[in-house]
Amino acid sequence: MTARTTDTKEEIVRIGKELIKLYGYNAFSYSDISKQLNMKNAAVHYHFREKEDLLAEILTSYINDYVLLGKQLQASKLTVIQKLQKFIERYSCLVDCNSICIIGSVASDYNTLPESVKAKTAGLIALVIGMVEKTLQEGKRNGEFNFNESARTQALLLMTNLAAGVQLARISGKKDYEAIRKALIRQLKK
Amino acid sequence: MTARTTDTKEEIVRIGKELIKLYGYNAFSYSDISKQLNMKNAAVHYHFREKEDLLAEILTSYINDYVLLGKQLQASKLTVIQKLQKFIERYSCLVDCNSICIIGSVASDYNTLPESVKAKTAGLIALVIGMVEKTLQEGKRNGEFNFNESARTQALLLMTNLAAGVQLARISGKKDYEAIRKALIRQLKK
DNA sequence: TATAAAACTTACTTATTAGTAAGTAATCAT
DNA sequence: ATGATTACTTACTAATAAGTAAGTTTTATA
Repeated sequence: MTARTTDTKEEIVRIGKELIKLYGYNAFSYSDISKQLNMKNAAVHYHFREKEDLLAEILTSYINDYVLLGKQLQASKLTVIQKLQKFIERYSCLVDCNSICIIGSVASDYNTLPESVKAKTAGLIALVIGMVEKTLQEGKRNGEFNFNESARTQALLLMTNLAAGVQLARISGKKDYEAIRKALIRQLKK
Repeated sequence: MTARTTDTKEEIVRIGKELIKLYGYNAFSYSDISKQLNMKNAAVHYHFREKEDLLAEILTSYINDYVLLGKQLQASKLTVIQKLQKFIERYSCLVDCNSICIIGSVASDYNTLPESVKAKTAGLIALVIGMVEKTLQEGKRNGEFNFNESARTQALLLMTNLAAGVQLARISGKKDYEAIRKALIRQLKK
């Protein structure tokens, strides 16, 4: 594999990841990607024959990202609260670049996604919720967190606050997102 | 205004409201609507010249729906908890028909919406959050609810739980949504 | 009942999109 | 050096979408 090929293919995925968070799967085109790379439409089709192939790769890339993040946090000496904050930080970045999270993006477009990727979509979401659940569980065990719901339910509450929080922030501003973020941390510590 | 016209125009809005919650604004077409009415494409354009005109009407219709709901709840003799449950009930219905809420739909598509409707979108969301906020405030005053955040923040938490809850439910099933719904009520009562 | 307005249909244009087939230029392996 | 592979471009096709103009039917009204 030549260096150039690898770069282009990776660039396509990188741009695709940006566009799906900015506009959603149905609202970006191969042309949007190829223009950013000063290439033609067909160049993108060379690397990913159908758009759903690109979507599958985007999802795989996010899965790898989150697996990596999980390992990094596990290997770190951060407190559980700090680990959770690292996770939440990602959502704060999304707000700053006018984007929503991949989970909210594919969830809100779910009924129009190609069948071939629906299982992978579910896998990504299960992975992320599972990560949060384990983090909350760990925090409860060592006394950093205090909550009454099951860790699973508490993870769902947190994830939905964040996912819809960044969606709302695009419309009503970052203040609302910040209020949500701060309340989340406060409530877990109590 | 003839009876027939009114019916068709109302039907277009009704179907548009269904489609925007099922697929999102960019993923339904005038053709989808006209087929359901056994009419031609152009018939929809007769009633709403551009698609953004229809979107504006859809948003107006939702605003009216929520204003009406607010009045009905205010006029009722329900407890505040029951009023809130009436509101939450709407989200449970969405899950059952595989849809997401209008707020999540337009928020996740916000960057691709026509400029002409963005203000109205923000207005709808402000209206709904404001309604929830006032309901929570009322419940706190009369002792039905107990929470530490501001009513505004608590309303944001509740709304994001619901909005993203129905999005997740399409993928991971109704169980997760139900866990969220029950936890919401529990936490407010504590 | 004539007429005007309302509610359409027919038939079209323009734009965009996903996707493909064939060709070219560069690079790699033998 | 040569042949094969890689990474594209050129130049399409087919489908779908938004939107329009002109004509037709239906309905209401004077």
